[in-house]
Amino acid sequence: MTDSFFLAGRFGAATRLSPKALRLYAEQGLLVPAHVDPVTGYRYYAAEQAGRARLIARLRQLGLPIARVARLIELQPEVRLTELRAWLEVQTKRLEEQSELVEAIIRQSAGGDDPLIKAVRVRDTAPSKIVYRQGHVTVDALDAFTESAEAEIRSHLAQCGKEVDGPMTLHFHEPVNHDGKGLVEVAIGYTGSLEPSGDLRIRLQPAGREAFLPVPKTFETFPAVLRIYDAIEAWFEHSNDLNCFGSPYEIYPGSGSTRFDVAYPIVP
Amino acid sequence: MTDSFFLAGRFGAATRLSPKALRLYAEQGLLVPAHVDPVTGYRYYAAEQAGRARLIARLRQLGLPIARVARLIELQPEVRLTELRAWLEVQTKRLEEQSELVEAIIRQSAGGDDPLIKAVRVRDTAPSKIVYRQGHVTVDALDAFTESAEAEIRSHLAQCGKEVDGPMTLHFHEPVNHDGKGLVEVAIGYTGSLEPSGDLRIRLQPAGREAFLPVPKTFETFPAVLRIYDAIEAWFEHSNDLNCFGSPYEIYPGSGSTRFDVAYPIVP
DNA sequence: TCTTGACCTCGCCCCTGGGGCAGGCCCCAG
DNA sequence: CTGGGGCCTGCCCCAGGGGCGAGGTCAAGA
Repeated sequence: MTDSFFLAGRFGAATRLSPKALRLYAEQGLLVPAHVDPVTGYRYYAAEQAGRARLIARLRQLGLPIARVARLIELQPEVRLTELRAWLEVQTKRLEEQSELVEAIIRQSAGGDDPLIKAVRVRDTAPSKIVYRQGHVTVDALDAFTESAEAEIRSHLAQCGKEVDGPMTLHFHEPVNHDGKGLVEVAIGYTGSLEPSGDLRIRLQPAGREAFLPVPKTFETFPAVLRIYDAIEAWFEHSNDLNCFGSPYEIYPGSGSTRFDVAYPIVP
Repeated sequence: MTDSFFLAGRFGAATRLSPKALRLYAEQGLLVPAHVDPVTGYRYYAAEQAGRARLIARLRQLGLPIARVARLIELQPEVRLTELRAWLEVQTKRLEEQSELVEAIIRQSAGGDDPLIKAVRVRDTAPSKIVYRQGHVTVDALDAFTESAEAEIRSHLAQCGKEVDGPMTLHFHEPVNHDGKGLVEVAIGYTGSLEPSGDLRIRLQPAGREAFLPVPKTFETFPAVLRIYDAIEAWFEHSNDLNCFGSPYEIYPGSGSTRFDVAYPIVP
Protein backbone atom coordinates (compact mmCIF):
# COMPACT_ATOMS: atom_id res chain seq x y z
CA MET A 1 0.00 0.00 0.00
CA THR A 2 2.78 2.39 0.83
CA ASP A 3 4.02 2.36 -2.74
CA SER A 4 0.64 3.56 -3.95
CA PHE A 5 1.32 6.98 -2.46
CA PHE A 6 2.13 9.82 -4.78
CA LEU A 7 3.56 13.27 -4.36
CA ALA A 8 1.72 16.34 -5.49
CA GLY A 9 3.36 16.62 -8.89
CA ARG A 10 2.70 13.09 -10.02
CA PHE A 11 -0.74 12.95 -8.47
CA GLY A 12 -1.61 16.24 -10.09
CA ALA A 13 -0.40 15.07 -13.48
CA ALA A 14 -2.80 12.15 -13.24
CA THR A 15 -5.75 14.21 -12.09
CA ARG A 16 -5.21 17.42 -14.09
CA LEU A 17 -4.60 19.48 -11.00
CA SER A 18 -1.49 21.55 -10.44
CA PRO A 19 0.52 21.04 -7.24
CA LYS A 20 -0.44 24.58 -6.35
CA ALA A 21 -4.11 23.82 -6.73
CA LEU A 22 -3.68 20.62 -4.72
CA ARG A 23 -2.07 22.59 -1.94
CA LEU A 24 -4.94 25.04 -1.95
CA TYR A 25 -7.50 22.23 -1.81
CA ALA A 26 -5.57 20.58 1.01
CA GLU A 27 -5.56 23.82 3.00
CA GLN A 28 -9.26 24.27 2.45
CA GLY A 29 -10.02 20.70 3.41
CA LEU A 30 -11.45 19.93 0.00
CA LEU A 31 -8.95 17.18 -0.79
CA VAL A 32 -6.86 16.22 2.21
CA PRO A 33 -3.77 14.12 1.38
CA ALA A 34 -3.75 10.60 2.73
CA HIS A 35 -0.54 11.41 4.56
CA VAL A 36 1.48 14.52 5.27
CA ASP A 37 5.07 14.13 6.39
CA PRO A 38 5.28 16.20 9.57
CA VAL A 39 8.96 16.94 8.99
CA THR A 40 9.12 17.85 5.34
CA GLY A 41 5.55 18.93 4.83
CA TYR A 42 5.37 16.71 1.75
CA ARG A 43 1.83 15.73 0.88
CA TYR A 44 1.32 12.11 -0.09
CA TYR A 45 -1.86 11.22 -1.95
CA ALA A 46 -3.29 7.72 -2.13
CA ALA A 47 -4.29 6.22 -5.45
CA GLU A 48 -7.84 5.89 -4.14
CA GLN A 49 -8.08 9.67 -3.95
CA ALA A 50 -7.73 10.03 -7.70
CA GLY A 51 -11.45 9.65 -8.31
CA ARG A 52 -12.37 12.45 -5.96
CA ALA A 53 -9.56 14.57 -7.35
CA ARG A 54 -10.72 14.10 -10.91
CA LEU A 55 -14.27 14.98 -9.93
CA ILE A 56 -12.99 18.14 -8.29
CA ALA A 57 -10.99 18.97 -11.39
CA ARG A 58 -14.08 18.62 -13.54
CA LEU A 59 -16.23 20.76 -11.29
CA ARG A 60 -13.56 23.42 -11.13
CA GLN A 61 -13.26 23.26 -14.89
CA LEU A 62 -16.91 24.22 -15.06
CA GLY A 63 -15.93 27.40 -13.26
CA LEU A 64 -17.60 26.58 -9.97
CA PRO A 65 -16.00 28.22 -6.94
CA ILE A 66 -14.23 25.96 -4.48
CA ALA A 67 -16.87 26.31 -1.78
CA ARG A 68 -19.54 25.20 -4.23
CA VAL A 69 -17.39 22.27 -5.30
CA ALA A 70 -16.96 21.30 -1.68
CA ARG A 71 -20.72 21.22 -1.17
CA LEU A 72 -21.40 19.33 -4.39
CA ILE A 73 -18.77 16.71 -3.63
CA GLU A 74 -20.48 15.66 -0.42
CA LEU A 75 -23.85 15.21 -2.09
CA GLN A 76 -25.33 11.97 -3.35
CA PRO A 77 -24.57 11.55 -7.05
CA GLU A 78 -28.20 11.96 -8.10
CA VAL A 79 -28.62 15.15 -6.11
CA ARG A 80 -25.34 16.40 -7.47
CA LEU A 81 -26.51 15.83 -11.00
CA THR A 82 -29.76 17.60 -10.36
CA GLU A 83 -27.86 20.58 -9.02
CA LEU A 84 -25.52 20.56 -11.97
CA ARG A 85 -28.41 20.52 -14.41
CA ALA A 86 -29.99 23.42 -12.57
CA TRP A 87 -26.69 25.24 -12.75
CA LEU A 88 -26.55 24.63 -16.49
CA GLU A 89 -30.04 26.12 -16.75
CA VAL A 90 -28.80 29.24 -15.03
CA GLN A 91 -25.84 29.46 -17.37
CA THR A 92 -28.14 29.14 -20.33
CA LYS A 93 -30.30 31.94 -19.01
CA ARG A 94 -27.23 34.04 -18.47
CA LEU A 95 -26.16 33.50 -22.04
CA GLU A 96 -29.59 34.57 -23.23
CA GLU A 97 -29.30 37.73 -21.19
CA GLN A 98 -25.89 38.42 -22.63
CA SER A 99 -27.37 37.96 -26.05
CA GLU A 100 -30.10 40.47 -25.22
CA LEU A 101 -27.47 42.83 -23.93
CA VAL A 102 -25.48 42.61 -27.14
CA GLU A 103 -28.63 43.41 -29.07
CA ALA A 104 -29.16 46.41 -26.82
CA ILE A 105 -25.61 47.57 -27.49
CA ILE A 106 -26.25 47.21 -31.19
CA ARG A 107 -29.36 49.36 -30.93
CA GLN A 108 -27.45 51.86 -28.82
CA SER A 109 -24.74 52.12 -31.45
CA ALA A 110 -27.21 52.26 -34.31
CA GLY A 111 -28.65 55.46 -32.88
CA GLY A 112 -32.08 56.89 -33.14
CA ASP A 113 -33.80 54.87 -35.80
CA ASP A 114 -36.06 53.37 -33.20
CA PRO A 115 -39.64 54.70 -33.35
CA LEU A 116 -39.74 54.35 -29.59
CA ILE A 117 -37.23 57.17 -29.26
CA LYS A 118 -39.47 59.56 -31.14
CA ALA A 119 -42.31 58.79 -28.74
CA VAL A 120 -40.46 60.15 -25.71
CA ARG A 121 -42.13 63.19 -24.16
CA VAL A 122 -41.34 65.59 -21.35
CA ARG A 123 -43.65 66.80 -18.60
CA ASP A 124 -43.52 68.60 -15.28
CA THR A 125 -44.05 66.69 -12.09
CA ALA A 126 -45.90 68.17 -9.18
CA PRO A 127 -44.32 68.24 -5.72
CA SER A 128 -45.86 65.92 -3.18
CA LYS A 129 -45.27 64.08 0.02
CA ILE A 130 -44.67 60.40 -0.59
CA VAL A 131 -44.66 57.33 1.58
CA TYR A 132 -42.36 54.62 0.36
CA ARG A 133 -40.78 51.28 1.07
CA GLN A 134 -37.38 50.13 -0.17
CA GLY A 135 -35.98 46.68 -0.68
CA HIS A 136 -33.27 44.72 -2.42
CA VAL A 137 -34.75 42.32 -4.95
CA THR A 138 -33.88 40.36 -8.04
CA VAL A 139 -35.99 40.62 -11.14
CA ASP A 140 -37.76 37.38 -10.17
CA ALA A 141 -38.87 38.73 -6.83
CA LEU A 142 -39.75 42.17 -8.13
CA ASP A 143 -43.45 41.66 -8.81
CA ALA A 144 -44.08 40.07 -5.45
CA PHE A 145 -42.22 42.87 -3.71
CA THR A 146 -44.09 45.55 -5.60
CA GLU A 147 -47.47 44.04 -4.86
CA SER A 148 -46.84 43.54 -1.16
CA ALA A 149 -45.33 46.98 -0.73
CA GLU A 150 -48.20 48.67 -2.55
CA ALA A 151 -50.76 46.79 -0.49
CA GLU A 152 -48.93 47.72 2.70
CA ILE A 153 -48.76 51.38 1.77
CA ARG A 154 -52.39 51.59 0.69
CA SER A 155 -53.66 49.87 3.79
CA HIS A 156 -51.55 52.15 5.96
CA LEU A 157 -52.92 55.22 4.18
CA ALA A 158 -56.47 53.89 4.50
CA GLN A 159 -55.92 53.14 8.17
CA CYS A 160 -54.76 56.70 8.82
CA GLY A 161 -57.57 58.15 6.71
CA LYS A 162 -55.19 59.89 4.30
CA GLU A 163 -55.89 60.35 0.63
CA VAL A 164 -53.74 59.01 -2.13
CA ASP A 165 -52.27 61.81 -4.25
CA GLY A 166 -50.86 60.78 -7.57
CA PRO A 167 -49.80 57.50 -9.09
CA MET A 168 -47.78 54.68 -7.62
CA THR A 169 -44.15 54.82 -8.67
CA LEU A 170 -41.49 52.15 -8.70
CA HIS A 171 -37.96 53.54 -8.52
CA PHE A 172 -34.90 51.58 -9.56
CA HIS A 173 -32.03 52.97 -7.55
CA GLU A 174 -29.80 50.13 -8.65
CA PRO A 175 -29.99 47.92 -11.70
CA VAL A 176 -32.16 44.88 -11.08
CA ASN A 177 -30.86 41.84 -12.94
CA HIS A 178 -31.36 38.16 -12.85
CA ASP A 179 -28.15 37.53 -10.98
CA GLY A 180 -27.94 40.45 -8.60
CA LYS A 181 -30.23 42.18 -6.18
CA GLY A 182 -30.89 45.85 -6.69
CA LEU A 183 -32.36 48.53 -4.47
CA VAL A 184 -35.89 49.39 -5.54
CA GLU A 185 -38.52 51.62 -3.99
CA VAL A 186 -42.30 51.55 -4.15
CA ALA A 187 -43.77 55.00 -3.47
CA ILE A 188 -47.20 56.61 -3.35
CA GLY A 189 -48.00 60.29 -2.88
CA TYR A 190 -50.49 61.39 -0.23
CA THR A 191 -52.04 64.48 1.25
CA GLY A 192 -52.28 65.46 4.87
CA SER A 193 -49.85 64.53 7.57
CA LEU A 194 -48.66 61.03 8.27
CA GLU A 195 -46.24 59.28 10.58
CA PRO A 196 -43.77 56.68 9.32
CA SER A 197 -44.59 53.14 10.35
CA GLY A 198 -42.57 49.96 10.26
CA ASP A 199 -40.47 49.94 7.12
CA LEU A 200 -42.58 52.65 5.55
CA ARG A 201 -40.77 55.95 5.27
CA ILE A 202 -41.83 59.47 4.42
CA ARG A 203 -40.14 61.89 2.06
CA LEU A 204 -40.77 65.14 0.25
CA GLN A 205 -40.66 64.85 -3.52
CA PRO A 206 -39.85 68.27 -5.01
CA ALA A 207 -41.32 69.48 -8.25
CA GLY A 208 -39.30 68.68 -11.34
CA ARG A 209 -39.43 67.43 -14.86
CA GLU A 210 -39.26 64.01 -16.34
CA ALA A 211 -38.79 62.38 -19.72
CA PHE A 212 -41.25 59.53 -20.07
CA LEU A 213 -42.52 56.90 -22.42
CA PRO A 214 -45.74 54.91 -22.11
CA VAL A 215 -44.97 51.22 -22.35
CA PRO A 216 -46.73 49.33 -25.15
CA LYS A 217 -48.24 46.00 -24.20
CA THR A 218 -45.57 44.04 -26.04
CA PHE A 219 -42.77 45.61 -24.00
CA GLU A 220 -44.22 45.18 -20.56
CA THR A 221 -42.25 42.15 -19.46
CA PHE A 222 -38.59 41.63 -18.71
CA PRO A 223 -36.30 41.75 -20.61
CA ALA A 224 -38.22 43.48 -23.41
CA VAL A 225 -38.97 46.37 -21.08
CA LEU A 226 -35.28 47.21 -21.09
CA ARG A 227 -35.75 48.51 -24.62
CA ILE A 228 -37.96 51.23 -23.19
CA TYR A 229 -35.20 52.34 -20.87
CA ASP A 230 -32.76 52.19 -23.73
CA ALA A 231 -35.02 54.30 -25.88
CA ILE A 232 -35.26 57.08 -23.32
CA GLU A 233 -31.53 57.03 -22.72
CA ALA A 234 -30.92 57.17 -26.46
CA TRP A 235 -33.32 60.08 -26.64
CA PHE A 236 -31.19 61.88 -24.03
CA GLU A 237 -28.14 61.28 -26.18
CA HIS A 238 -29.81 62.89 -29.15
CA SER A 239 -31.27 65.90 -27.38
CA ASN A 240 -28.11 67.69 -26.42
CA ASP A 241 -29.91 70.16 -24.29
CA LEU A 242 -31.37 67.97 -21.58
CA ASN A 243 -29.62 65.69 -19.21
CA CYS A 244 -30.93 62.68 -17.45
CA PHE A 245 -29.25 62.43 -14.13
CA GLY A 246 -30.99 60.16 -11.77
CA SER A 247 -32.32 56.66 -11.73
CA PRO A 248 -35.37 55.63 -13.71
CA TYR A 249 -38.78 54.81 -12.36
CA GLU A 250 -42.04 53.30 -13.52
CA ILE A 251 -45.38 55.06 -13.04
CA TYR A 252 -48.57 53.05 -12.52
CA PRO A 253 -50.91 53.48 -14.27
CA GLY A 254 -49.27 54.83 -17.41
CA SER A 255 -50.57 57.50 -19.72
CA GLY A 256 -52.88 56.65 -22.61
CA SER A 257 -54.39 53.55 -21.02
CA THR A 258 -51.05 51.76 -20.76
CA ARG A 259 -50.23 49.76 -17.70
CA PHE A 260 -47.24 51.95 -16.85
CA ASP A 261 -44.89 54.65 -18.06
CA VAL A 262 -41.14 54.59 -17.72
CA ALA A 263 -39.55 57.90 -16.76
CA TYR A 264 -36.22 59.51 -15.98
CA PRO A 265 -35.78 62.69 -13.96
CA ILE A 266 -34.40 65.63 -15.86
CA VAL A 267 -31.93 68.16 -14.56
CA PRO A 268 -33.51 71.52 -15.45
CA MET B 1 -21.33 74.40 -19.85
CA THR B 2 -19.85 74.37 -16.40
CA ASP B 3 -23.15 73.43 -14.88
CA SER B 4 -23.28 70.30 -17.00
CA PHE B 5 -20.49 68.79 -14.94
CA PHE B 6 -21.31 66.05 -12.50
CA LEU B 7 -19.52 64.42 -9.64
CA ALA B 8 -18.89 60.72 -9.54
CA GLY B 9 -21.96 59.79 -7.51
CA ARG B 10 -24.51 61.54 -9.65
CA PHE B 11 -22.81 60.62 -12.88
CA GLY B 12 -22.59 57.03 -11.75
CA ALA B 13 -26.25 56.93 -10.81
CA ALA B 14 -27.12 57.95 -14.35
CA THR B 15 -24.79 55.52 -16.02
CA ARG B 16 -25.10 52.52 -13.68
CA LEU B 17 -21.52 52.72 -12.56
CA SER B 18 -20.44 53.02 -8.95
CA PRO B 19 -18.13 55.87 -7.93
CA LYS B 20 -15.57 53.23 -7.14
CA ALA B 21 -15.81 51.75 -10.60
CA LEU B 22 -15.57 55.23 -12.10
CA ARG B 23 -12.41 55.84 -10.12
CA LEU B 24 -10.92 52.62 -11.40
CA TYR B 25 -11.78 53.47 -15.00
CA ALA B 26 -10.31 56.93 -14.55
CA GLU B 27 -7.06 55.46 -13.24
CA GLN B 28 -6.88 53.06 -16.15
CA GLY B 29 -7.63 55.74 -18.68
CA LEU B 30 -10.80 54.03 -19.80
CA LEU B 31 -13.08 56.92 -18.89
CA VAL B 32 -11.15 60.04 -18.00
CA PRO B 33 -13.22 62.74 -16.30
CA ALA B 34 -13.67 65.97 -18.23
CA HIS B 35 -12.08 67.81 -15.34
CA VAL B 36 -10.24 66.87 -12.19
CA ASP B 37 -9.85 69.48 -9.47
CA PRO B 38 -6.13 69.49 -8.76
CA VAL B 39 -6.68 70.56 -5.15
CA THR B 40 -9.48 68.30 -4.00
CA GLY B 41 -9.02 65.48 -6.48
CA TYR B 42 -12.74 65.62 -7.26
CA ARG B 43 -13.55 64.16 -10.65
CA TYR B 44 -16.04 66.11 -12.74
CA TYR B 45 -17.71 64.30 -15.61
CA ALA B 46 -19.32 66.09 -18.55
CA ALA B 47 -22.81 65.15 -19.66
CA GLU B 48 -21.38 64.21 -23.06
CA GLN B 49 -19.44 61.40 -21.42
CA ALA B 50 -22.59 59.60 -20.38
CA GLY B 51 -22.88 57.74 -23.68
CA ARG B 52 -19.40 56.30 -23.42
CA ALA B 53 -19.99 55.51 -19.75
CA ARG B 54 -23.18 53.66 -20.48
CA LEU B 55 -21.49 51.68 -23.21
CA ILE B 56 -18.73 50.75 -20.80
CA ALA B 57 -21.30 49.71 -18.23
CA ARG B 58 -22.98 47.44 -20.76
CA LEU B 59 -19.75 45.84 -21.88
CA ARG B 60 -18.70 45.29 -18.28
CA GLN B 61 -22.10 43.80 -17.58
CA LEU B 62 -21.33 41.22 -20.22
CA GLY B 63 -18.39 40.20 -18.08
CA LEU B 64 -15.69 41.48 -20.39
CA PRO B 65 -12.45 42.45 -18.66
CA ILE B 66 -11.60 46.12 -18.58
CA ALA B 67 -8.74 45.80 -21.05
CA ARG B 68 -11.06 44.19 -23.55
CA VAL B 69 -13.65 46.92 -22.99
CA ALA B 70 -10.97 49.52 -23.60
CA ARG B 71 -10.11 47.96 -26.94
CA LEU B 72 -13.72 47.53 -27.99
CA ILE B 73 -14.60 51.08 -27.11
CA GLU B 74 -12.08 52.51 -29.54
CA LEU B 75 -13.35 50.43 -32.44
CA GLN B 76 -15.78 51.52 -35.12
CA PRO B 77 -19.31 50.49 -34.13
CA GLU B 78 -19.61 47.91 -36.92
CA VAL B 79 -16.32 46.29 -36.02
CA ARG B 80 -17.32 46.33 -32.39
CA LEU B 81 -20.54 44.57 -33.16
CA THR B 82 -18.74 41.95 -35.21
CA GLU B 83 -16.41 41.32 -32.31
CA LEU B 84 -19.29 41.11 -29.88
CA ARG B 85 -21.08 38.60 -32.03
CA ALA B 86 -17.91 36.55 -32.26
CA TRP B 87 -17.60 36.76 -28.50
CA LEU B 88 -21.17 35.51 -28.13
CA GLU B 89 -20.27 32.60 -30.39
CA VAL B 90 -17.41 31.74 -28.09
CA GLN B 91 -19.68 31.93 -25.07
CA THR B 92 -22.15 29.63 -26.74
CA LYS B 93 -19.39 27.17 -27.49
CA ARG B 94 -18.24 27.39 -23.90
CA LEU B 95 -21.72 26.59 -22.69
CA GLU B 96 -21.81 23.59 -24.98
CA GLU B 97 -18.53 22.41 -23.55
CA GLN B 98 -19.82 22.86 -20.04
CA SER B 99 -22.82 20.82 -21.02
CA GLU B 100 -20.53 18.09 -22.34
CA LEU B 101 -18.56 18.26 -19.14
CA VAL B 102 -21.67 17.79 -17.04
CA GLU B 103 -22.55 14.77 -19.14
CA ALA B 104 -19.06 13.44 -18.54
CA ILE B 105 -19.48 13.92 -14.81
CA ILE B 106 -22.74 12.03 -15.01
CA ARG B 107 -21.06 9.14 -16.77
CA GLN B 108 -18.24 9.26 -14.24
CA SER B 109 -20.71 9.02 -11.38
CA ALA B 110 -22.74 6.34 -13.09
CA GLY B 111 -19.71 4.07 -13.11
CA GLY B 112 -18.73 1.32 -15.46
CA ASP B 113 -21.78 0.62 -17.53
CA ASP B 114 -20.03 1.97 -20.58
CA PRO B 115 -19.03 -0.72 -23.09
CA LEU B 116 -15.96 1.38 -23.88
CA ILE B 117 -14.60 0.63 -20.43
CA LYS B 118 -14.70 -3.08 -21.08
CA ALA B 119 -12.68 -2.63 -24.25
CA VAL B 120 -9.63 -1.25 -22.40
CA ARG B 121 -6.56 -3.46 -22.71
CA VAL B 122 -3.05 -3.45 -21.31
CA ARG B 123 0.21 -4.01 -23.18
CA ASP B 124 3.92 -3.59 -22.72
CA THR B 125 5.76 -0.83 -24.49
CA ALA B 126 9.25 -1.29 -25.85
CA PRO B 127 12.04 1.10 -24.92
CA SER B 128 13.25 3.38 -27.66
CA LYS B 129 14.95 6.63 -28.41
CA ILE B 130 12.49 9.28 -29.47
CA VAL B 131 12.79 12.63 -31.14
CA TYR B 132 10.08 15.06 -30.20
CA ARG B 133 8.79 18.60 -30.43
CA GLN B 134 6.74 20.37 -27.80
CA GLY B 135 4.37 23.29 -28.08
CA HIS B 136 1.53 25.09 -26.34
CA VAL B 137 -1.64 24.91 -28.39
CA THR B 138 -5.39 25.18 -28.10
CA VAL B 139 -7.62 22.46 -29.42
CA ASP B 140 -8.19 24.49 -32.57
CA ALA B 141 -4.51 24.69 -33.40
CA LEU B 142 -3.79 21.12 -32.40
CA ASP B 143 -4.16 19.45 -35.80
CA ALA B 144 -2.00 22.02 -37.54
CA PHE B 145 0.67 21.70 -34.87
CA THR B 146 0.65 17.92 -35.04
CA GLU B 147 0.96 17.85 -38.80
CA SER B 148 3.76 20.37 -38.98
CA ALA B 149 5.68 18.75 -36.14
CA GLU B 150 5.35 15.28 -37.64
CA ALA B 151 6.49 16.53 -41.03
CA GLU B 152 9.45 18.30 -39.44
CA ILE B 153 10.48 15.22 -37.49
CA ARG B 154 10.12 12.86 -40.45
CA SER B 155 12.07 15.11 -42.76
CA HIS B 156 14.80 15.49 -40.16
CA LEU B 157 15.01 11.71 -39.74
CA ALA B 158 15.07 11.23 -43.50
CA GLN B 159 17.76 13.89 -43.85
CA CYS B 160 19.94 12.13 -41.30
CA GLY B 161 19.24 8.76 -42.84
CA LYS B 162 17.76 7.31 -39.65
CA GLU B 163 14.97 4.81 -39.54
CA VAL B 164 11.66 5.39 -37.87
CA ASP B 165 11.08 2.94 -35.03
CA GLY B 166 7.54 2.65 -33.80
CA PRO B 167 4.43 4.78 -34.13
CA MET B 168 4.01 8.51 -33.84
CA THR B 169 2.70 9.54 -30.45
CA LEU B 170 0.99 12.71 -29.31
CA HIS B 171 1.39 13.41 -25.60
CA PHE B 172 -0.88 15.71 -23.66
CA HIS B 173 1.18 17.02 -20.79
CA GLU B 174 -1.47 19.58 -19.96
CA PRO B 175 -5.18 19.59 -20.72
CA VAL B 176 -5.90 21.11 -24.09
CA ASN B 177 -9.19 22.98 -24.09
CA HIS B 178 -10.91 25.50 -26.23
CA ASP B 179 -10.06 28.37 -23.97
CA GLY B 180 -6.56 27.56 -22.78
CA LYS B 181 -3.33 26.44 -24.29
CA GLY B 182 -1.82 23.19 -23.14
CA LEU B 183 1.61 21.67 -23.53
CA VAL B 184 1.57 18.87 -26.08
CA GLU B 185 4.36 16.84 -27.59
CA VAL B 186 4.68 15.06 -30.92
CA ALA B 187 7.18 12.21 -30.73
CA ILE B 188 8.55 9.52 -33.06
CA GLY B 189 10.91 6.70 -32.13
CA TYR B 190 14.05 6.09 -34.20
CA THR B 191 17.09 3.84 -34.36
CA GLY B 192 20.68 4.86 -34.62
CA SER B 193 22.21 8.01 -33.27
CA LEU B 194 20.89 11.47 -33.92
CA GLU B 195 21.67 15.03 -32.90
CA PRO B 196 18.97 17.43 -31.71
CA SER B 197 18.16 20.17 -34.19
CA GLY B 198 16.22 23.40 -33.84
CA ASP B 199 13.25 22.77 -31.57
CA LEU B 200 13.54 19.03 -31.99
CA ARG B 201 14.75 17.28 -28.88
CA ILE B 202 15.91 13.79 -28.08
CA ARG B 203 14.92 11.59 -25.18
CA LEU B 204 15.09 8.02 -24.00
CA GLN B 205 11.74 6.39 -23.52
CA PRO B 206 12.10 3.51 -21.05
CA ALA B 207 10.12 0.32 -21.37
CA GLY B 208 6.81 0.27 -19.53
CA ARG B 209 3.19 -0.67 -19.70
CA GLU B 210 0.17 1.19 -20.92
CA ALA B 211 -3.59 0.90 -20.77
CA PHE B 212 -5.03 1.67 -24.18
CA LEU B 213 -8.21 1.84 -26.15
CA PRO B 214 -8.55 1.97 -29.94
CA VAL B 215 -10.71 4.92 -30.91
CA PRO B 216 -13.82 4.08 -32.93
CA LYS B 217 -14.49 6.33 -35.92
CA THR B 218 -17.42 8.06 -34.21
CA PHE B 219 -15.24 9.20 -31.32
CA GLU B 220 -12.34 10.59 -33.27
CA THR B 221 -13.18 14.27 -33.07
CA PHE B 222 -13.25 16.71 -30.20
CA PRO B 223 -15.09 16.71 -27.85
CA ALA B 224 -16.39 13.15 -28.38
CA VAL B 225 -12.83 11.85 -28.02
CA LEU B 226 -12.89 12.94 -24.40
CA ARG B 227 -15.20 10.00 -23.74
CA ILE B 228 -12.31 7.71 -24.64
CA TYR B 229 -10.12 9.33 -22.01
CA ASP B 230 -12.96 9.14 -19.54
CA ALA B 231 -13.43 5.46 -20.27
CA ILE B 232 -9.82 4.60 -19.57
CA GLU B 233 -9.81 6.65 -16.40
CA ALA B 234 -13.02 4.95 -15.29
CA TRP B 235 -11.37 1.61 -16.05
CA PHE B 236 -8.52 2.56 -13.72
CA GLU B 237 -11.04 3.34 -11.01
CA HIS B 238 -12.54 -0.12 -11.35
CA SER B 239 -9.33 -2.11 -11.54
CA ASN B 240 -7.99 -1.51 -8.07
CA ASP B 241 -4.69 -3.05 -8.82
CA LEU B 242 -3.31 -0.73 -11.48
CA ASN B 243 -2.68 2.94 -11.28
CA CYS B 244 -2.53 5.43 -14.04
CA PHE B 245 -0.05 8.06 -13.13
CA GLY B 246 1.06 10.12 -16.01
CA SER B 247 -0.49 12.08 -18.78
CA PRO B 248 -2.32 10.44 -21.65
CA TYR B 249 -1.16 10.16 -25.23
CA GLU B 250 -2.48 9.19 -28.60
CA ILE B 251 -0.76 6.61 -30.82
CA TYR B 252 -0.90 6.89 -34.61
CA PRO B 253 -1.91 4.62 -36.21
CA GLY B 254 -4.09 2.79 -33.75
CA SER B 255 -4.56 -0.92 -33.33
CA GLY B 256 -7.15 -2.81 -35.34
CA SER B 257 -7.19 -0.44 -38.32
CA THR B 258 -8.28 2.54 -36.25
CA ARG B 259 -6.78 5.93 -36.84
CA PHE B 260 -5.35 6.12 -33.35
CA ASP B 261 -5.31 4.61 -29.87
CA VAL B 262 -5.55 6.54 -26.66
CA ALA B 263 -3.25 5.32 -23.89
CA TYR B 264 -2.20 6.06 -20.32
CA PRO B 265 1.09 4.95 -18.80
CA ILE B 266 0.79 2.44 -15.97
CA VAL B 267 2.83 2.37 -12.84
CA PRO B 268 4.00 -1.26 -12.56
C1' DT C 1 29.01 7.21 -0.54
C1' DC C 2 28.56 11.41 -2.92
C1' DT C 3 26.61 14.26 -6.16
C1' DT C 4 23.35 16.00 -9.12
C1' DG C 5 19.16 17.25 -10.82
C1' DA C 6 14.42 16.96 -10.35
C1' DC C 7 10.88 17.66 -7.14
C1' DC C 8 8.80 19.53 -3.17
C1' DT C 9 7.94 22.93 0.50
C1' DC C 10 6.78 27.70 2.16
C1' DG C 11 6.18 32.46 1.60
C1' DC C 12 5.59 36.53 -0.82
C1' DC C 13 3.68 39.50 -4.41
C1' DC C 14 0.74 39.64 -8.63
C1' DC C 15 -3.57 39.45 -11.37
C1' DT C 16 -9.36 41.19 -11.83
C1' DG C 17 -12.91 44.27 -10.46
C1' DG C 18 -14.16 46.21 -7.43
C1' DG C 19 -16.53 46.28 -1.85
C1' DG C 20 -15.89 48.06 2.62
C1' DC C 21 -13.94 50.91 5.96
C1' DA C 22 -11.20 54.79 8.23
C1' DG C 23 -9.89 59.35 8.30
C1' DG C 24 -10.22 63.61 6.40
C1' DC C 25 -11.94 67.33 3.04
C1' DC C 26 -15.60 69.53 0.34
C1' DC C 27 -19.98 71.43 -0.84
C1' DC C 28 -24.37 73.10 -0.22
C1' DA C 29 -28.53 74.27 2.37
C1' DG C 30 -30.46 76.19 6.40
C1' DC D 1 -21.39 78.89 10.45
C1' DT D 2 -22.67 74.57 10.95
C1' DG D 3 -24.33 70.06 9.89
C1' DG D 4 -24.98 66.22 6.96
C1' DG D 5 -23.97 63.87 3.14
C1' DG D 6 -20.81 63.25 -0.71
C1' DC D 7 -16.22 62.73 -2.14
C1' DC D 8 -11.20 61.93 -1.74
C1' DT D 9 -7.02 58.77 -0.68
C1' DG D 10 -5.29 54.63 1.16
C1' DC D 11 -5.57 50.25 2.99
C1' DC D 12 -7.21 45.39 3.39
C1' DC D 13 -10.36 41.82 1.46
C1' DC D 14 -12.48 38.19 -1.91
C1' DA D 15 -11.27 33.69 -5.42
C1' DG D 16 -8.01 30.78 -7.58
C1' DG D 17 -4.32 30.31 -8.32
C1' DG D 18 0.63 31.83 -11.32
C1' DG D 19 5.31 32.97 -10.79
C1' DC D 20 9.45 33.46 -8.39
C1' DG D 21 13.05 32.61 -4.94
C1' DA D 22 15.14 30.28 -1.07
C1' DG D 23 15.87 26.19 0.80
C1' DG D 24 14.97 21.09 1.97
C1' DT D 25 14.38 16.10 -0.15
C1' DC D 26 14.48 12.14 -2.96
C1' DA D 27 16.43 8.83 -6.02
C1' DA D 28 19.56 7.38 -9.42
C1' DG D 29 24.07 7.30 -11.38
C1' DA D 30 29.24 7.46 -10.58
